[in-house]
Amino acid sequence: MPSPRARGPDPAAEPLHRHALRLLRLLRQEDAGLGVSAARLSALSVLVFGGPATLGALATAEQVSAPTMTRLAQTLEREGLVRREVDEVDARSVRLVATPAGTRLLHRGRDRRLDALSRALVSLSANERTAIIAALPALDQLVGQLQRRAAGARGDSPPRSGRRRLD
Amino acid sequence: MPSPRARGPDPAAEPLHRHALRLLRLLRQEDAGLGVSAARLSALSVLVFGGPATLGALATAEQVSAPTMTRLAQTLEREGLVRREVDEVDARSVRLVATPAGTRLLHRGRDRRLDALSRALVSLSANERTAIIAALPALDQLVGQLQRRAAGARGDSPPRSGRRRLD
DNA sequence: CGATATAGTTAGCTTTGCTAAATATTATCG
DNA sequence: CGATAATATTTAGCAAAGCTAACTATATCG
Repeated sequence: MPSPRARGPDPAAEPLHRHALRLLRLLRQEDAGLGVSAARLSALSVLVFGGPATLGALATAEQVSAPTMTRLAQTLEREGLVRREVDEVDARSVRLVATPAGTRLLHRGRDRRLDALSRALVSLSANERTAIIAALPALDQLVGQLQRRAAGARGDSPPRSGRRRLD
Repeated sequence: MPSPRARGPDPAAEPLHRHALRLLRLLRQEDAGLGVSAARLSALSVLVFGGPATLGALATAEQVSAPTMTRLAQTLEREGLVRREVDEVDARSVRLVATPAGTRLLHRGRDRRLDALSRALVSLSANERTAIIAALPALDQLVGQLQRRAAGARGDSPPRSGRRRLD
């Protein structure tokens, strides 16, 4: 019999984690042949979907060190996917902006992923699709919670105003 | 007005993709300080949760080249997290098996992720939690669909019997 | 048996990751 | 205001992880 007061993790946590892992692992295959490495593609996606960002903010969002992001940005710039501007209020900061070519490339890749995901979605039963759609707002909330806890653990002060957070 | 017959991707695809990305990005932070790189940890997880596998199968599962997986396996072996056996029916094949130490390490890391996820889950409303739990079987189906399509596109023959597929 | 295919490794290169130290700019303190 | 500290990025240098091409060993096929 199960031991009383086992107090393990929430039973929904494990399947949710496992399904999310496998889902992204499979969708990642769609990025092949895009001509940009995973590291650069991921950084570019933050710029395209999150708007311009400084090198430091991008490094934090991507969970890499500052020198690593410096180099990724240099390569992206050389490839014409990103443009850099010096921040007007703080001349130490470098703002990165996705170029039209960068934005197009990223949308191409994203569309491939979403097409693959869509084809799988339409093969589900109506009930299954409904269940997934019904869970989307809850997933959003869940990610928001995790985000706040992670930011809190890092000692960030909550953004009172100013620019929108990246990730 | 929206153009008729736009026929873009399923509207659920984009939020699902976005939430899954952010969820795993945040949970990934929990792996810090585990003392094993992301590449080796991921390969090890396939062995721990999927059972023993050959180098080739592992390379396919992890979407890396054979030489890369050879080297990851050598490092994992040096660290005592994995053990190698020569396949009895095919002497070319190398079977990798997670050691008890490898299994313990991986469970430690996995537990950290699931604990973080659980803490976020319990902060949700009852309705939100219910919605997520109700979507889990559908997510499982969805991933299964993607899996089959990916395997089909690779030209794999469907497994009639024999050992269970890895990923 | 000989040719062909498969599984893994070796060699050698590029990219990505890190820390430590340097540079430039901004903020703070007396 | 000037010295000092803090912040943002870069440079240097190294290790790990990624690749392709070429090699070895074993299986399979005709």
